[in-house]
Amino acid sequence: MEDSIRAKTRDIARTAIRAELAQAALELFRREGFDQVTLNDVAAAAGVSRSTFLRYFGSKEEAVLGAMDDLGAQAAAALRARPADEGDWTVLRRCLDPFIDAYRADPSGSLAITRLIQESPALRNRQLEKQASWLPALTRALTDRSPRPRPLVAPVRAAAALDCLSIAVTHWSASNGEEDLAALLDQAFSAFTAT
Amino acid sequence: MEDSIRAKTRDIARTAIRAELAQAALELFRREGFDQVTLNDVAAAAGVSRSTFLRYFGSKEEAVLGAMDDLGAQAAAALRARPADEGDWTVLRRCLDPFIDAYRADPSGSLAITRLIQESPALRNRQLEKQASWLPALTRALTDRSPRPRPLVAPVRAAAALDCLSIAVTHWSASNGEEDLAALLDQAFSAFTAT
DNA sequence: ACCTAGGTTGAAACTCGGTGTCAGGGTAGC
DNA sequence: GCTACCCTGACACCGAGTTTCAACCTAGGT
Repeated sequence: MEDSIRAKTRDIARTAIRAELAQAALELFRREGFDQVTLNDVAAAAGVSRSTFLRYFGSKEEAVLGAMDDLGAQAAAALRARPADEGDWTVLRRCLDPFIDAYRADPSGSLAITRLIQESPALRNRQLEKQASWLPALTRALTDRSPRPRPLVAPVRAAAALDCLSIAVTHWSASNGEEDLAALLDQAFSAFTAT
Repeated sequence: MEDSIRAKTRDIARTAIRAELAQAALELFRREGFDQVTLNDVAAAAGVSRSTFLRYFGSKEEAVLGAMDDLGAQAAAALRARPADEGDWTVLRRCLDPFIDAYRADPSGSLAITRLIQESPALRNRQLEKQASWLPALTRALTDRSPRPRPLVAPVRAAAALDCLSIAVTHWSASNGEEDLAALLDQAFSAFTAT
């Protein structure tokens, strides 16, 4: 707070480097496969040492999934921003719009990353872990909307919403990105609202 | 099939050893914490070499989670055994009964294992992975019941059902096993059937 | 009783991901 | 120019998991 000028310029530089490293890592992963590439390989390709790479991304997987951290927080914020009279499913569906936007902003890049994730068990698992880590915040945000919440309902619905996202994305990727992700997500949510 | 006598006695011996190793591993994990125990430790405690331990369980986590593999298959089988006129949510709820039974068969042991899993990130993630691996079979079984299934609905509902299980178990463990797991699971499912 | 084949075991070497430490170097503020 | 800070790379280290190999046991056939 006090020394904000220096701190901020540092942060800007850091995120720029992060993006550059992630870019180099992604290219290598897509070319040779995530599991085939070692930390040494990716560090060398990015022009830094293994230590430095691991300082920017705590793990190999984080170079691929790091961009999603922000989206989880965005979703929770979006959830809290919804009008108070909306039903849970509507709120949950809408709070996933940041994801839709992110995929729409770069469809081919998103498709490549999605494929990468689906093809590597390690990445798939980290993805699961990451989504699970979003649940507490979503659950809290959802609970705070309800005057007298029933205990297990909010966490279950939040988890189910994220399942919809995963499954919609999976099908979207299976269609080579040709189907509309928002429509798929709506279809997925219809599992709860229709018979 | 043809040389079944030898093969079967071998299998019986193997599963017996597996159970013994798992028992020893569990005790050690509970005493010292999963992450603190190395493969060498657990192998020594079980009286075998590290190689042998890893031959019985492909990973450290599998010594804790191995018993659940069976339950996933049981759930899919139970799902297929339900009458054709039951609704999806009823079918899914009922196909989780094998889990309830397993927890009821040994509440204190189940509680200890559940705590172990919740306290170790590595175990939590493997658990997520395992549950995700059950989804295809459940989805197929559910799809096969429907004459004209809508594409994304079955996988979403199957995933949501497993979420109910996880969340119910979490709350059950938070109550020190005092609340009734079946009732908690019903409550969780009510997130889909009630408003 | 010998011998052979299958299967199990433990030892050891190896790869790789991830952590921690440390010394050197660049840079901004004094 | 000096100092304090931070970034970097080198290195050592640990633990998980894979692979290879030699020793061994055991059952079956001769």
